[in-house]
Amino acid sequence: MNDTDVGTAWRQLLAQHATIVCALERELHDRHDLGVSEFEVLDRMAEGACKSPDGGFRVQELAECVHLSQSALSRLIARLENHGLVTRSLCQADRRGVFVSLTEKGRDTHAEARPTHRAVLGKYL
Amino acid sequence: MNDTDVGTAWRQLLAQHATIVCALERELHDRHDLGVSEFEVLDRMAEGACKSPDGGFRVQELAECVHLSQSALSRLIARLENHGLVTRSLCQADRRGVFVSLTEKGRDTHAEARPTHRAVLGKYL
DNA sequence: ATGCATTAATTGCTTGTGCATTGAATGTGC
DNA sequence: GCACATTCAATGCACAAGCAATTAATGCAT
Repeated sequence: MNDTDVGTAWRQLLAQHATIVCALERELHDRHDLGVSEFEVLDRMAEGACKSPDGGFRVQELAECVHLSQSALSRLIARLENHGLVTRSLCQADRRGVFVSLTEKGRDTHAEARPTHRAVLGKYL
Repeated sequence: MNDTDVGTAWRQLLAQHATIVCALERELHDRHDLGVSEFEVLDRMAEGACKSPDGGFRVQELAECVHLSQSALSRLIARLENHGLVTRSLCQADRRGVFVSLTEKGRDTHAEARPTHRAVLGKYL
């Protein structure tokens, strides 16, 4: 790729990202009271990615999954917990760590939000 | 595209965006004291896009160019102005509006930063 | 076993962003 | 000519994100 191509490809990527994130943010927030990052985390957990062998989700693994810093994810988990979508429990194998797991409400909320999410993606991809 | 394809395409887009923005942010900030959005605005101005017929750049037009809200761009311009990279001047044709224009220093800074920008893009695109 | 580096997660702080509001200038209808 | 709606940019406010420092637990070397 030459310089110009790289530049235009980057701008296309930026434009597409901005459009979709903006639309997702609006739809998910209005209909399900969720932000994009929040949904992404729920989605990862619902599909079982990033799951530790012992059945829980570690904060740092989730953070890498969704491209957030560990501090951002720590607060995001706290937000989800306050809304009752997720619970934090001690990890007895390594007591520095925390296990995050979906609650029933979390699973339900994700199930409700997923069609909205997919609809927006389908519209723009 | 079916549901799964859309989902994986979206995650690829998110991952690529996160990787590149993160790398750009680091490089541009360390080497040129610029953020990604700041560079994007300078870049648009340097190439002459979004230029009004009367030769200035209006805040709102620039905002659309770089996918930022009008308020975000207002503050971004203020930051650039504080660093001496742009100037704001009254638009006498429509005195609600503001003309933003690159200073010499702004043009120089952009010229220095562009190779860094392109290098990062070339690496990841 | 003790000390030291490492790792996990949280918290303080700063910053950039969006939404809503404001203030000023313009345009429109009567 | 005068009110009223509209538009441009700036500002108050709330919030999410990153960095750095902190706390707690683990691993390792001697």
